[in-house]
Amino acid sequence: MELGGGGGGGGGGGSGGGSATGGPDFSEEVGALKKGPWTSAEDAILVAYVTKHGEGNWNSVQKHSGLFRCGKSCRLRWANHLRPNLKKGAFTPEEERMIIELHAKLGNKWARMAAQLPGRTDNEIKNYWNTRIKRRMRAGLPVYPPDMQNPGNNNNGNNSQYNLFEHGEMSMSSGGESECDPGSSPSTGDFQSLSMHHQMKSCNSLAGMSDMPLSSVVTQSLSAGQSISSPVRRMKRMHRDTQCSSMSGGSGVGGGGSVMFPQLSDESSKTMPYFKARRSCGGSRNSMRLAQIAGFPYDPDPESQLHFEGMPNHTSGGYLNLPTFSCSRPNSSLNTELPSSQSAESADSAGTPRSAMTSPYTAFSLQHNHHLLSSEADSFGSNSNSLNNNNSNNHNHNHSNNSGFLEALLQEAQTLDGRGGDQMRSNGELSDQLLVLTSGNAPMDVVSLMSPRKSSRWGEDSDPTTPLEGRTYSMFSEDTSPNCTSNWDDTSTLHSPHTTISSTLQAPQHHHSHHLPGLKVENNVQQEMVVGHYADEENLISSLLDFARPEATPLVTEWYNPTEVYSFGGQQQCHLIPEAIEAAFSHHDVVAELEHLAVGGGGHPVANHVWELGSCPWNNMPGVCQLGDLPTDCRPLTSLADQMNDPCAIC
DNA sequence: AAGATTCCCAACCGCTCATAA
DNA sequence: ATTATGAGCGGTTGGGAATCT
Repeated sequence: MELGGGGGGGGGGGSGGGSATGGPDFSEEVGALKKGPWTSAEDAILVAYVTKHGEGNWNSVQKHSGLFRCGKSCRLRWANHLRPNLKKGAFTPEEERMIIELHAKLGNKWARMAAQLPGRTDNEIKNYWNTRIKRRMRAGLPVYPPDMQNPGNNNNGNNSQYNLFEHGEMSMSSGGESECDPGSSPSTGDFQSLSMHHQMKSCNSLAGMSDMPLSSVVTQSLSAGQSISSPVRRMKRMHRDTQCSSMSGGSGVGGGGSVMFPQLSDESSKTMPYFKARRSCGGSRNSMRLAQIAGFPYDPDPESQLHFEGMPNHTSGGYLNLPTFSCSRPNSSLNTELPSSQSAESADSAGTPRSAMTSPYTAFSLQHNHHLLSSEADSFGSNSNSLNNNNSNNHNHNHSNNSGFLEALLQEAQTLDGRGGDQMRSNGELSDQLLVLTSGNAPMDVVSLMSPRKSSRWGEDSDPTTPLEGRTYSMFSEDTSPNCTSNWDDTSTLHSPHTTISSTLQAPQHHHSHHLPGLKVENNVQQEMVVGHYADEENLISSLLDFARPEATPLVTEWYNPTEVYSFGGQQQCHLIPEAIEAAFSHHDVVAELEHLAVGGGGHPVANHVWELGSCPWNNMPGVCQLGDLPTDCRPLTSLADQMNDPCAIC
């Protein structure tokens, strides 16, 4: 709340682009424009110039005033510091309140918000908001105060809660109604806090990002084309801000201002500093809800939804694909091997972009699907098999350096897959959990976790010069859209394999197709969370092991319980959503579950668990999952839509 | 007291949009 | 219709000050 007023900052402040303060500035020597903090002399010149000529035509300022500043810089300086009637100092409580309200209404429209706050600048408001968010998230508090989160306060459908979600902020309103279960669902605020808690905790074991909350991770994407910008600095910042911050990640040089996650159709929150999500492909409002619940903005772009037109019922089933913790090691060679139809840019016939599967990283998965219709399960299974058969090419390409540990995991997965898969199928259910471990080879840039990239489409912004070309390291994605994936690269001093761990919880939902007649796929949300990078195989393994550390994250044991319902579009079952999400957010839970299954699954309802063994993308897979080796029950990783259309989608 | 961490904010970057040429 | 330019926006970065350990 307190806008720092006193706090540090102030003063000279940094300079963006880097060249400014500190070292010698050769800009003037070479005729370039000066950067960095403005001096009082420069201010005086600018003020004099603007006083005389008025605002506007900023480029001429540099030409005629003698300032070695670009017009942009002049305008910014004037607007933020020199223009009259600027209000300085901390925001008043009224202003704070107004900012919150405006943000609930407008999202990150700082300029528009500033227009409502005389004397305040967009930059000021933006900084205030980001600071506030960071602080509140860290404290586990909802972003919006409770009295603003009551949907009842706003019956126009644009209530704070809604906007909160829609803005992709992590905060969930406390006490707000759940869309799916207005009566019984726990307060989203509770969930938020809980989720935040777990997010933070769940990051504890991540190498190099010890305290990075999911909120940070989630936001980040790594665009293939991003360039590396001051890794050291980023590392520093990462260490500095990992705790919770960095909802905005460094875009780095190439990315600048990247908005990788979508633009909400709503005016609000085109870009979210914390939870940005790529355009969702998903389905109905419930998808959005889920995304929102999970802290992502949702773009009800009809186009996206159309992707599912004509999809078989089973593809939809109203799955809820909850966070996917993907452990990936990008394999630079893989991408080129994908058939064109499976290229990063492509989507399947249903328009479902490939996330985990097209991404070369998917390795194996543990799926957790409850309440899947038998027909769905059948289709799913058969499809999986076909996919298996078609998957070998890519698969074979990727199992050269697998570690024994991974191999063991995979073998175990196969074993479990064989057991649980049949059972599950017979039960008319599919996998309960999906843990996707993907692997590839990419340089590592833990710091860039903080850097969302403006890659609106799968494969977009690919930079052939980067090792990450065409790859998406999914952190979160809605549905299976590649658009929904997040990337992060490795620009740290280490050039190492990049590893993420993903798990997808798929939960059925009630069909809510009334929003889109003919829409077969609804409520399909898949989110992936990048958990970490690992410099090498050993680190990967140790990281995996870290997940099991008791101190890492409290274990949520019931999140996969088939007796509990994760139905998000339906009536009463959705009360478990927060738990499910929370659990899904917890890597530890997933790992614990893995371990549990590995040792026989005693004590847990593992009957519906199906271990997914994916071979295609995993760069370092042993022969476990080679062509013909895949168990018949081997399931595709991502959405059914993907699985149906991507011959290589299986793993 | 010193180092580490966090807070804060000025300034930059890249992008988009509007308008003019 | 296309291109160039200006203006503005939102996200990101960097560094000093404050705070913590």
